[in-house]
Amino acid sequence: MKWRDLMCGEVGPEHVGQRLTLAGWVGTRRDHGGLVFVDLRDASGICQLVVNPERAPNASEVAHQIRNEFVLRAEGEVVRRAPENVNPDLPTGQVELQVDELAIVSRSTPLPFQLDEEGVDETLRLRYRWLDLRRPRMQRNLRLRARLVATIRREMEADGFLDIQTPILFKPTPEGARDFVVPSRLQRGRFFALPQSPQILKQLLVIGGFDRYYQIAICFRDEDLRADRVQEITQLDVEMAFPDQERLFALMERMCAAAWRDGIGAELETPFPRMAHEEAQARYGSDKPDLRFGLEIEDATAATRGSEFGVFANAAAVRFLRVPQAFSRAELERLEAFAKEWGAKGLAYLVFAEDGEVRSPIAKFLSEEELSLFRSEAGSTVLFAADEPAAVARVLGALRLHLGRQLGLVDEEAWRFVWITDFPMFEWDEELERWKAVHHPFTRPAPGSEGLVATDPGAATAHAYDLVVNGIEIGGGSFRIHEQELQQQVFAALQLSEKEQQRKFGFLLDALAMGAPPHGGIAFGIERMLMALGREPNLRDMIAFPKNQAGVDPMSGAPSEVEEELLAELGIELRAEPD
RNA sequence: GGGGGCGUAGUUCAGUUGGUUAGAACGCCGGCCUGUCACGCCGGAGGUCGCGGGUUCGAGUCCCGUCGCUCCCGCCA
Repeated sequence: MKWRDLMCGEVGPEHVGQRLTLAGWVGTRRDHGGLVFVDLRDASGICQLVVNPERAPNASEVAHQIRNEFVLRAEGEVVRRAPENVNPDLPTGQVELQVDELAIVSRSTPLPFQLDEEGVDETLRLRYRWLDLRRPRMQRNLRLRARLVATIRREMEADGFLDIQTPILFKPTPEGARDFVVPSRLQRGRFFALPQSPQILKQLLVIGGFDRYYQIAICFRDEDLRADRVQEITQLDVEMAFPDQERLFALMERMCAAAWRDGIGAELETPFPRMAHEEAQARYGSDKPDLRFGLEIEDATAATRGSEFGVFANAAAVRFLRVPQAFSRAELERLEAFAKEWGAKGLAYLVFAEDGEVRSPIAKFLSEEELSLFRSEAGSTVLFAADEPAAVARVLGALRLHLGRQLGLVDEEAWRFVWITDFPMFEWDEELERWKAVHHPFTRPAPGSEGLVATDPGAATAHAYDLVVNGIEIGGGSFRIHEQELQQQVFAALQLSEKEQQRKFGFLLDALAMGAPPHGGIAFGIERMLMALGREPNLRDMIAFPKNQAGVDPMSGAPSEVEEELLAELGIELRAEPD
């Protein structure tokens, strides 16, 4: 039996007079007692069925029984609608199918939620994901996803990159995020880890002579979740031998331009601008600045060295935001509470009221020189942060984003890409009291910074870069270390003993000693790209079957307990959790 | 690990100062309806107010605890 001749959304005036069979879901039914109208829906769209009891008494009998989300097969004649019955909101609204035969192919119980309802609880959507997936939004998102991956593959292949798969069961890498661990039955008491990224493996592929590698790789990180973070992500992983940064950036810009064109029909301007990490921190208080609006951070550290206001005079950094709004007392209190959540001790301010008056608890401490620096037009507020530079950046960066959104300064139509470059190699981990790699331990120091790794790690710059769009970090990469000795120096700076180096990364060090070419690459988060492309705030909506924030799949119930026999084979014994 | 928000019908929500029988819309069930497209009209069913404890003559409402979801901080080389 033929299920259908055409997709529902494809039926048009050119089919008038033809006999067609359509199949799909009942979107809505409008049962007039005599006439019954059905919006028949499939992946392509909607076509209206009309069942007339005079024309098709049997079909009419069936039509009265149908309910939402039943699957139907309808046979009939495509007819042009009378002018007054045309539905201009429906692409197929000029025609309809006059039904002669109607069959219920599959029934549906009443649904746990309506498909056209907004704001449905996410747990419910995830539990009945097969229904949620029928909604236009998820249809759009997953089609966008498929298109993005297709574009990426096409572009990478065109550039001569080779798709090579790397293992899902690999060695635990305790340097990074928490590993998902898989027990080995054959090697009792030992464990695999799911890869956090194919980082080392892709380096070994290039060392192995595949000088242009890419992969759409699934990566696992057992860390707490967020709206933009899940435990299993997909990334475009890229690595090349004898890398040239200009060449790599250009390739990735072309790939992004193609993805935005194919995905949403947007034309991107290339090349993308670049900004050093330090500048991004200073001007935007972030390493992933949202450039869709101004509201840049300004510096007053030098100007306030001798200030009578002690907080300014003694702070390592004094910076401020000039906000185009004269805030009320209550608003300022809310902003101060916000700033404190981000670690500010307080929030000094100068309000330049509409009437020209200056309202500020600190104005009386400020000299004429200071005031003239801060003076802004009537109807604005200057907000200050004074602290260590990193803390100032964090507070003002958060305030900037908050105010940018609140005051509607963000250009919602814009695509503002920016490469962030010149990251530091290391940052000091207060808790562990040692240096940590900002990017990862295989990142190459920038030319001129090689010597600092051993002598002054905090001053070393990395040959690393991120790609940011509209404040979303969609990609990041680096040039890698290809010399065994330099790699050992970096490990040493991270306080890995030679023994640990050998145990954890001995195979990489061996490889670096056997003709490793210079190499480097980049990785893009597919879901992050999709969030940006689809302007979706929640990464889970870009995934077909995501887990919730607790790491549980509400549909299947995973993760689940396993049979005790299986655990015994693996040599695993469950113990009650200690209090 | 910490902080904010939420939890009332299948769903989305309302519920006053603690007060008598907890409401609406959509969905569902039944009836009527031949040009609707969020069809319309009439009628009906449907509730452990997340769970446990407390205060009170009386708790959806106040207090304590707990669970779940969500957003954020920590964490995420």
